[in-house]
Amino acid sequence: MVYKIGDFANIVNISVRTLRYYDEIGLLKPEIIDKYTSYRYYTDDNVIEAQFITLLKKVGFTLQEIIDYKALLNDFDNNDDGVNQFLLKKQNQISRQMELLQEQYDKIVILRKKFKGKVLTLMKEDINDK
Amino acid sequence: MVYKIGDFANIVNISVRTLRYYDEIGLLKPEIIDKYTSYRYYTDDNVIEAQFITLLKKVGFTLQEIIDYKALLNDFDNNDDGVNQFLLKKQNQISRQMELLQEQYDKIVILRKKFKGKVLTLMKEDINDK
DNA sequence: GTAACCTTTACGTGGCGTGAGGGTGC
DNA sequence: CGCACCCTCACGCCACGTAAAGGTTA
Repeated sequence: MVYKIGDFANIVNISVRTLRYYDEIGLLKPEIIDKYTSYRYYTDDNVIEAQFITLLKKVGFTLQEIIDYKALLNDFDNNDDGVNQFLLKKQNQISRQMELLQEQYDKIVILRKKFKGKVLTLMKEDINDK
Repeated sequence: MVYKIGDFANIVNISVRTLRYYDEIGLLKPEIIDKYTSYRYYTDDNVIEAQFITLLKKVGFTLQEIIDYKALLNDFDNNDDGVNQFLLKKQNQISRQMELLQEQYDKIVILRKKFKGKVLTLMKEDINDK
């Protein structure tokens, strides 16, 4: 089966605009492009690709990282170490982000506690806390 | 004391480019602007303002939210409820972000566990997990 | 005069959304 | 023929970084 971009968009639950963007950056290219009309036609293999991309996005990868990831898979033909390191690196990045968010959360809780109706006083106190 | 933008940048630890941007969007306007040369001159009051902005940024507010926050302070002249709700709303947003990050973390840990050298098999399994 | 500042203008980042203006499939 | 679809620009968002080309200060 081949699908026009609108149908494909519904199947993989990715907007048409996003699919065109993925084509543009080389992340997900339709298997067939009509030379004369420039219409994009997607296949069932493209469906698998799209769903894998969606999975990696949910895990927190950027589009560029997904492109790199795919290159990694092709270059070494199932290079276990490489792939594992790739995932581990992202895991560590997420850990760091969680720490930062926790810091923000703690700070805002403190701010709310200190806040007892003295906004201006509060401002000056907290500024010096750095 | 008045400071030229470069000196002010060092004092408040905000880049010159960022200060010009803050001026542009109306977040932090230098108290004096030379009509002929367009040079920006900052005061000690601006230092306090800048440090308060830095504080709110660390807590996770966007620049637009900080602008809104300042308007809130002016409009109601220390409106306790408004300010508290503002902080609480951001606190809830951060909670939600933490949940999302935790989900990402869990997913990537599972991915790494499942990964035992069968990349392609793994791909197909996980796609169906949604 | 010259070094070290300052100015505006404008393009780049990521991941698309949202039109505008026009061709294509059925 | 009509209507829903498709196409390529191209600007907008956010929070600035990074030049470019030129004026100002000490």
